Amino acid sequence: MKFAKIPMATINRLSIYMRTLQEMLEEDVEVISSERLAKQCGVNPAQIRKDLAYFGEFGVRGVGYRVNDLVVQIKDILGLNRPWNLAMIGVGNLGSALLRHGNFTKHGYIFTAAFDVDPKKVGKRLPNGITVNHVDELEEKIKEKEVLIGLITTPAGEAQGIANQLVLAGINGILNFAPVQIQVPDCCHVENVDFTIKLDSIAYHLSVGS
Amino acid sequence: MKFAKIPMATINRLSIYMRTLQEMLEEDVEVISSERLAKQCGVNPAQIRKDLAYFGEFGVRGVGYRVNDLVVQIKDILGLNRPWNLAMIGVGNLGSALLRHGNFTKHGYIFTAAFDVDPKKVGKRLPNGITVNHVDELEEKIKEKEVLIGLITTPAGEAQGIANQLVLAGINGILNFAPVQIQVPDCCHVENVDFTIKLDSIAYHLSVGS
DNA sequence: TGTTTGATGTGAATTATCTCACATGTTTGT
DNA sequence: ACAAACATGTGAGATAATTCACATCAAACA
Ligand SMILES: NC(=O)c1ccc[n+]([C@@H]2O[C@H](COP(=O)([O-])OP(=O)(O)OC[C@H]3O[C@@H](n4cnc5c(N)ncnc54)[C@H](O)[C@@H]3O)[C@@H](O)[C@H]2O)c1
Ligand SMILES: NC(=O)c1ccc[n+]([C@@H]2O[C@H](COP(=O)([O-])OP(=O)(O)OC[C@H]3O[C@@H](n4cnc5c(N)ncnc54)[C@H](O)[C@@H]3O)[C@@H](O)[C@H]2O)c1
Repeated sequence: MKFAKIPMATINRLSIYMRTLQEMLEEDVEVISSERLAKQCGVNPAQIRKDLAYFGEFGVRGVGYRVNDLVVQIKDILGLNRPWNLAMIGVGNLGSALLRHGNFTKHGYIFTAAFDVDPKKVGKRLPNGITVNHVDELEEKIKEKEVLIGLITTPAGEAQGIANQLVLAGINGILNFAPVQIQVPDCCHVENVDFTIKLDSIAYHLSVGS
Repeated sequence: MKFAKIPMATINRLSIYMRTLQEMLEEDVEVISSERLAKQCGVNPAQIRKDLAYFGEFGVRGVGYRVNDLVVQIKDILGLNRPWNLAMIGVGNLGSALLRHGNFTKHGYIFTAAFDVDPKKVGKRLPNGITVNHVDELEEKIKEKEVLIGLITTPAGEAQGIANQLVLAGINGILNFAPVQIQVPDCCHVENVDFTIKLDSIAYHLSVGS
């Protein structure tokens, strides 16, 4: 291990490794080789070893990796050894589905605030116990609840404005579901989820026939 | 332009360019330079020119690109000059939200079939007019309705099984929302949508503080 | 204790992707 | 008709990411 710039792709793969390892834990697998893990994750074994080598030596030569240890290590690397408070902005179709979804909590992501502008939604109590606030209260509530990551599920036209407000409120991690490229200062990290791009990619592959 | 292998990243960016160009069209922008488009999309101008150059010469030197033409060209490249029939497998929380979402149709993706195993859901008529079928009828209905792409929104444990059935039914494009790596033959192209990975990536960036 | 087996960790080679820099062609203005 | 301004298209160079190949160490076993 040496100090080097970590490829973005490595970080994403670490998530996948962790997910797969957690499944294995439930099946009482104690030790795993990079080869087996690689097959399961659909990557090259050397890739896994190299990804991990950016951060340390976690395996035992001739043996493999202890599944449990590796999960702990990867969580440490990714910063998942602590809870992360989330805020949802836009409690519509998609926002509600996400709020209802239990998987986030399981991974340490906790919805602690939700915002909308629709009077029919503001004040409503959600299944997970939180109450929908008006967007006007965004900054106040986000600071009060120590939210660190904002999820944007408003219509596309509103997304940039919401992003601006989030940044002002001190947020520097945004997961954006609206199909627009939002612009933020460097201090803020944005990830986009855009299903249509993925569909376009499938359409392309089917069209060129490979 | 010459014949070369197209980077996957190029295909994904073409989607983004197209989306941005379509917005511009609505604001009556007729011509755009790679520089302006690049800024809007958050990429390097040369990148855009190179991406397009894989497929032809679409611009006018000294002028830029005609927005309308470029949209048409990119659609041609991606295979979006025709409708694509989709099937949704798993009409739960997320599946319903997607089915209700109008944006897909706007881009030429049409839900023509939906499947579930829950007796409470099978037979139900959805807002978009289609009726939920039992998964037992998967192959039959998919062939009948000429579905080309399958969206998996079942619980993770079911995803691989569903993928197998889809492949048997002749599908070779899958958009998988379940948080597992599904294995398919080479003829089938899979794209994964996993929000948790994106959250992990944000958590990492916030943790290392950059 | 020595040998064989097995799987990690990593430098080097390869492959993929991005960016630069400028020649090329277009338009505008004089 | 010519020059100046502009923006594309692209070869070459730089950078990044992946894969190979093997030295290295741990365990098992004779
Ligand atoms: N639903 C999907 O399956 C899906 C799929 C892909 C992308 N998206 C994107 O996700 C976003 C939301 O989609 P949806 O289907 O949930 O739409 P929706 O209309 O059901 O929900 C949007 C919600 O945002 C609220 N809102 C509007 N302006 C707001 C503001 N300024 N501040 C706070 N809240 C505001 C609305 O009141 C509404 O409740 C859209 O950008 C859409 O393109 C959705
Ligand atoms: N809801 C979210 O916001 C969200 C976010 C990220 C990922 N996901 C993933 O998406 C998937 C679905 O999530 P959800 O919240 O909609 O779950 P859900 O339980 O609400 O819906 C799952 C649906 O699949 C159906 N189903 C189960 N087995 C099936 C089978 N063999 N064939 C067909 N249908 C079957 C169930 O009857 C149910 O209707 C899960 O894998 C989940 O991890 C969901």
